[in-house]
Amino acid sequence: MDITSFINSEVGDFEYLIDPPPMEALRLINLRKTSHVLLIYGDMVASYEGRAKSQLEELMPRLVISKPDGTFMVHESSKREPRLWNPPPSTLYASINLGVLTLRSVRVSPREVVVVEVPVIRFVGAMRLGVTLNYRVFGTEEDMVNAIVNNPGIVEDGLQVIAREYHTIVGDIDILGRDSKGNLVVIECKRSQAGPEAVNQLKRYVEHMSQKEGRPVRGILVAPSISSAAYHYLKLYGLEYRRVEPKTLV
Amino acid sequence: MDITSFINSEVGDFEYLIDPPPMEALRLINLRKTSHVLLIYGDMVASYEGRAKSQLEELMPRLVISKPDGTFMVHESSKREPRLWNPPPSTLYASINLGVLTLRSVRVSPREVVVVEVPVIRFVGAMRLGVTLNYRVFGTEEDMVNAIVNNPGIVEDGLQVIAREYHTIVGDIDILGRDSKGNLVVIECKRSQAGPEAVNQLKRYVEHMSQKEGRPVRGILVAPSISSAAYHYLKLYGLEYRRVEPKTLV
DNA sequence: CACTTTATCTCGTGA
DNA sequence: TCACGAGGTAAAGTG
Repeated sequence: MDITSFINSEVGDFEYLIDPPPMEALRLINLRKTSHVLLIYGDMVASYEGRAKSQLEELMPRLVISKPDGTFMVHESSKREPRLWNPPPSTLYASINLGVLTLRSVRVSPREVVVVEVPVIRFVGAMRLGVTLNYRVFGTEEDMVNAIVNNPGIVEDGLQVIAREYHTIVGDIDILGRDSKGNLVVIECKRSQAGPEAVNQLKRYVEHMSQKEGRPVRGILVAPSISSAAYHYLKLYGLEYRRVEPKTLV
Repeated sequence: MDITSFINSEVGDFEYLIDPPPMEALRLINLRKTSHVLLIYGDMVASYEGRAKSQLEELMPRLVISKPDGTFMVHESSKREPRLWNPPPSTLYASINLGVLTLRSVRVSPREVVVVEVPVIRFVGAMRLGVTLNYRVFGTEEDMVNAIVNNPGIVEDGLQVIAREYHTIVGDIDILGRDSKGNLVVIECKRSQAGPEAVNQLKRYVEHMSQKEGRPVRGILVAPSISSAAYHYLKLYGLEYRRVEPKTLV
């Protein structure tokens, strides 16, 4: 049987089916699932079981997106996040059960399974997409750390950087330095507003380092802003805050 | 001009265009952007500027998904995450510049803009999707807390629960209890493996409560597993770990 | 492989 | 509205 007989487009980068019978949908899905991004639109129910468990019991129009790397998502009408999903690498198994197109996405570790049943198939599309190489985001925390390492004066005059990503048992310190008076300084950077969690992180590093050194160690939280509760908490433990906008550094 | 003249399907839940001229794509997009999920497939370049900044300069096939709540995503061939996006609520503005379909997604606060130019439009689809109400995930941290409140023996014989979500200046304590010897006990639950951050969180609560009480307070970390470094750190501060699988509780 | 952290995190909740 | 923390977080980087 020639697949072109029922696929309403040229075989290649883009093929699609409108209101296809389940068998035709299945054929296109199995033909392209490892090379193309698949879109499946129709009325469906779905379930997930793995690290947690949930169900979409009500039959309604949803959109399935399957990528060749195993990404599998069930999208609804709102939210950036899919309602159900499996992250890559997962494997898609499509079949027809009692006349109903059934999609099973299986992730091995941890074991997670998403099952979608599509009694009404409105549209199936298979399209080849690209991947951007050497992708780069500007204004990350790493950019902040780099800027400070290159120019420690941003934080404080006379500051010398000893190490970055300094590993300890309690976690990794963004920047370890020494001030003009010879005190060890722990610096924690945040690219957006700092909260109690960030203060706690800094406190943990400072406690650890001062115990190790046997003498007081300064801690400086570097961020564009800080919540008032976090600021209170910071001051309570004798830590310091230095305001830095990540975007002014790039 | 009648839109049905160039839309290859009935007006309603699903409309689509194959290799449309930019003007026709624009018409469908503007007609349905506030009510339908839009899919736009073609060769495109894109850029993002807001909290950070990035660009997709290379022209290649990508997939745009726009939802009526303002969600806007640019997907590529791999990964669960979109390469570029704006979360809801954002607003989509479509136009034609020098014959090229241009999509601008604008978020107001914080100000963020995603711009996509689509010189080659292969497919535009507009589909109505549903939203699951009363959606529920089983096996969350909240479920663990509930199970322990209902049956404190899971953690320790003789444990009595005093409060849940006990509010303090340093954060909310999952469960506050008292052991059979009358000691105050702070319990922190994690639904997945506990790391240094979880230990630190517990330590913070215990320190706070013992200061407030004026006498020692026990701290128990409840999780399905704990990293070895975190376990060391936990023991160092006299805290305790109790293994509990979240799935055995539901 | 396990572990750790960042993220344009997103999302819900509660003050 | 803002702050805070959970998430089936995902994804990247390191030992």
